Amino acid sequence: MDEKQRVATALAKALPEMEIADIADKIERPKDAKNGDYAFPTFFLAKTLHKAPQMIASDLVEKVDQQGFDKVVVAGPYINFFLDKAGVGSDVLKEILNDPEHYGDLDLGHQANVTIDYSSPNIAKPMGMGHLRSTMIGEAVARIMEKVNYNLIRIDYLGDWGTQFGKMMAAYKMWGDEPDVQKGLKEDPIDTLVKLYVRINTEADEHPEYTEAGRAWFAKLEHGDEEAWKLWHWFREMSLQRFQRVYDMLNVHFDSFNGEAFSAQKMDEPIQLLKDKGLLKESRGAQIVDLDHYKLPPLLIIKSNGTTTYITRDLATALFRKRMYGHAKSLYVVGADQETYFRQLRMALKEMGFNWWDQITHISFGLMNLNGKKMSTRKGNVVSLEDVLNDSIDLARKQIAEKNPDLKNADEVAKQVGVGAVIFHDLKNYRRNAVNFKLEDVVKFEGETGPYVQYARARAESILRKGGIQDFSNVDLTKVGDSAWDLISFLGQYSEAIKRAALNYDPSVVAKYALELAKKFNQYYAHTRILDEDEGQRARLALTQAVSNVLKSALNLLDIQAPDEM
RNA sequence: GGAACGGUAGCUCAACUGGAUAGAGCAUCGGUCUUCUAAACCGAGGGUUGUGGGUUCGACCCCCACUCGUUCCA
Repeated sequence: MDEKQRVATALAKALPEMEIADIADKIERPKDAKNGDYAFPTFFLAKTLHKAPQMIASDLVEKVDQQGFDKVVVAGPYINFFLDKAGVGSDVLKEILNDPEHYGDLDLGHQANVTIDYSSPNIAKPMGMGHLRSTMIGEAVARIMEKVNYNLIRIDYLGDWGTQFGKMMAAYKMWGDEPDVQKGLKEDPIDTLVKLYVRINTEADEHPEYTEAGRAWFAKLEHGDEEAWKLWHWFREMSLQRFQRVYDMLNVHFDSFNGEAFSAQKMDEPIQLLKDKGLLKESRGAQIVDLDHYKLPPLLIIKSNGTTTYITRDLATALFRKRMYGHAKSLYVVGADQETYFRQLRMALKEMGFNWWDQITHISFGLMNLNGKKMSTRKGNVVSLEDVLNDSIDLARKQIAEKNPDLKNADEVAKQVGVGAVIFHDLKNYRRNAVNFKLEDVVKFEGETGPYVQYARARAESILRKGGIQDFSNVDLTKVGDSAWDLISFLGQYSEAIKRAALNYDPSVVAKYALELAKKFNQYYAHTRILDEDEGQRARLALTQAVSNVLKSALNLLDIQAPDEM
């Protein structure tokens, strides 16, 4: 950023009629390093100056202040700027080494509150691979937002309310005493409850009274019946314990688990508001909010049978969060199938007169398929998230046994690498792309993967252990040599990547940055002997330390651990 | 029927705001471990960016039409 300003300032002297900000706007970063570090295209001046861009470029370069650059040259219609490698390079390294934790920090948020709603599984069901997306995209976005100085409130909006729990209670009351059910509840309560739920649903075809019993139990729950509440509470606690196991593996922690049940108690307010504003319309016996003028389908608030829908709960949730947290942004990390719905929700809030409707952002992501089909608990084509994580950890353990058998904390590292591979695989692509689940892809450790990044850093750390210098404050950092420039220049672009990731709520920007940095380091490593005992050694070690720091920071933004050895 | 999102190498994906020869990984073929961890590095082949038009000095990117895929719409 600073460097770009420098280029713009240098150009400003040759272009007195242009605003410096407009000049900066035109400056770009060449893809090919041979075209310098920054470039200024002159096409847009051709019309006003009535000259060919090539001519403009060569005229302009004469007037550009070349002070502080390695060189400034004309390349056809472009002016290419080559930065002072030694000077800029040592500045970048110094900045990283001075405060590795905060390198790349930006202040976009000024500590404003941001709520982020993610993961949000349904209770009494196991977490499937499908939940990984919301959970990891949410966590990574939260970390990126913190990095640009927002204050994050992490909310796991549990699906803990609905008629299905009435059915589950009915099933439990009917069959809970059976010996194998008793046994199952001890060994794997969630799994057993799901089985009971499936059983009551299938048998309900022949026994309509089962459906009636489910409805009755849900009604009891709604009216605060003690036994129903106890059962509900028990389902919820067991589920949370089970979820926590996965969240611990993934290193994800929430500030609130207020879910649908919590919001279900607050539905009077939004309904009253909709009535007061005259937004409720009768249509086919139901109460709707008409959104035709937004080219959106109507929002169904009260069904023809008189019951409310999850929409009312979501409105109540939005009101509650605004009041409770005074957020500047309210983020929802939810699948792409809900896109229309979130548009409706935003417009409904707008209609209700809340000027903060546009603080709500749906961070949409492509759904995960299995063999081209939607994953669904009901249809039985789910892959257990915990199983995949454990598979990946086992594989990592085997690799370690093979490649680094003397590693001391092999178990811990296997966890970091195995889980890291799964997380990275989920985050490396643009979030809106749909993903087809393939275990062999998820647990791959070679090429563009999490372990690739971790490995690059582990190698760096290995060198640092051998190099034995901890304090680089007195090292002449200009001595790294020009061959390190590609790497250093890229280190300098970290905060640009973070900014783009934050503005687009897109962790894949950080993942790609980490991959690219790891790759550049691996290339450097393969061609330069860092520990050679010459005058540049200490500077090269400083560079190695800086790379390790930034890799660790980037991995941390993605919620991936960075082992020192692997 | 209406709407949203997508279509780039055999496969999975990049390409920042429209910019220089559309790039990676996997897979395939070939090379590199007595020297800082080969989970790595180097090289080769592989493309009418779904199709047709348009805007522009310049289009994977913007506009129009069509087409295929996914998803949403009591």
